[in-house]
Amino acid sequence: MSDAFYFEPEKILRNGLGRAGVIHTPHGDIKTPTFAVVGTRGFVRSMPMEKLRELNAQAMLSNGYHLRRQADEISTAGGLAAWSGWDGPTITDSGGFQIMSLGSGLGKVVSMNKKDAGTGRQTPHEKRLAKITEDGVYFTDPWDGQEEFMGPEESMRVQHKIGADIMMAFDELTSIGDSYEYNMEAMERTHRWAERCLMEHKKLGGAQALYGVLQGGHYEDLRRETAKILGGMDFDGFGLGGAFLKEDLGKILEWVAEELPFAKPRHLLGLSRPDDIFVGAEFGCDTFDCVAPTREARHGRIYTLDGDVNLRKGIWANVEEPLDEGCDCGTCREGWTRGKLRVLLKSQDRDEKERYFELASVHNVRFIVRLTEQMRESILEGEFEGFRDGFLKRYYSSIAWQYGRM
RNA sequence: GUGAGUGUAGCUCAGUUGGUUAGAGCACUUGAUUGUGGUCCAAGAGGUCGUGGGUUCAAUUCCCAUCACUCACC
Repeated sequence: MSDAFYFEPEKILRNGLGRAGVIHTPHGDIKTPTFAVVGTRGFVRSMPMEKLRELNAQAMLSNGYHLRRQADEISTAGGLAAWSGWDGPTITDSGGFQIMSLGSGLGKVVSMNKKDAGTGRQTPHEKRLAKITEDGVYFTDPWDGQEEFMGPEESMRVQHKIGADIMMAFDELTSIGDSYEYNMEAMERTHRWAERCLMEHKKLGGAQALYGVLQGGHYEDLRRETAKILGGMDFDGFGLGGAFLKEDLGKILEWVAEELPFAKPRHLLGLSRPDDIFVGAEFGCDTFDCVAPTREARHGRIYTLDGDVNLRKGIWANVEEPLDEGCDCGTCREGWTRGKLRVLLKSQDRDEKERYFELASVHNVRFIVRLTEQMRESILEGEFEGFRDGFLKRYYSSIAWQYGRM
């Protein structure tokens, strides 16, 4: 769409699909692969902006759904970068996913666990709070009960006002338990919505890039078809969406990588577990985002090279060991130990808990950002597979779950 | 010293007109968390109901004594 935005592959893996590169945006370069931090409402939960810069985050992903009512304010302020204080590259999600999540009765829509595939943890379509039509989605805001509508055009207008460097097309995601027929229906609707997003985007103009979002469930023909069709449209890049079973992720990403235009960037939506990111990078995903590093940090889970530790567990009381030996995050450099951080986690004092949230979030986000930095280096140096195998073996060996199996 | 009140889970307390395995919140333990409305969600463990007697088929509950604490008054 714009000369200000383009992807420059630097080094390609032996499989011809994975790569390291640079995404050039109006607000700076994104060296890939990388993890984009999630700042849904324009800031990362529990994390001051200076901490975010300090841990070397390269891009922030916000959400068109959550910011829809502030879009004018953001526009007036000069766009998301100026408004949020994060002056680097920014991404917005369309809001489609969030509306569908509400539509599931606030239940689980995205899961990588087979046992969630049944109807038990999913709200039947007819009972959902969001009603999907050809025009778009009618939904009820669960907080104030207001009835609203969002379709491709509405999402584009909101995202244009927010003004992130990269926008996502309005898509309809499906759940693991959805049938082949429903997946096809949703995918075809997503294609029609994609065309409308592109039209509205052209009408609105500007220097923002727009990614088309792929659905298709775990069905090879649907995934390849949507990759071909959306890949043939005038998008600047692609978002890879949907609910993935862990065991299917690699296959699905390989199928779409074989069909999509190589020289356009791809964002894997919503994943950040080390094994998932390695699989993503192997099959051509350039950017990632996920709420897990910060959410899990708040819930006590701390990432380490030897697997995660849960600071809620009593065994960490008074243990004066570093969170993760050799970690370069701000929290570890300040000398916080598992025992000392646990005291804040367990504290009933509001300020101490907030302090814990920040310290733990800094650590986990830095852990994932650093992992993608090292992944990039390994690709550039032609040592991706070795780095991957070594990292995953160490990370998962001390835990019951093994690489490739959950 | 006198009068009154309170003793039930680690903590704060419900409850029982006497009746199966005595509850809640918090804390604790374990699990969960993947395109975030923040202290979330799920499960679990934990009690000789202050102590000793009495009445009763049956007492945490009623009665007596006793201990501890609290308050008030001398």
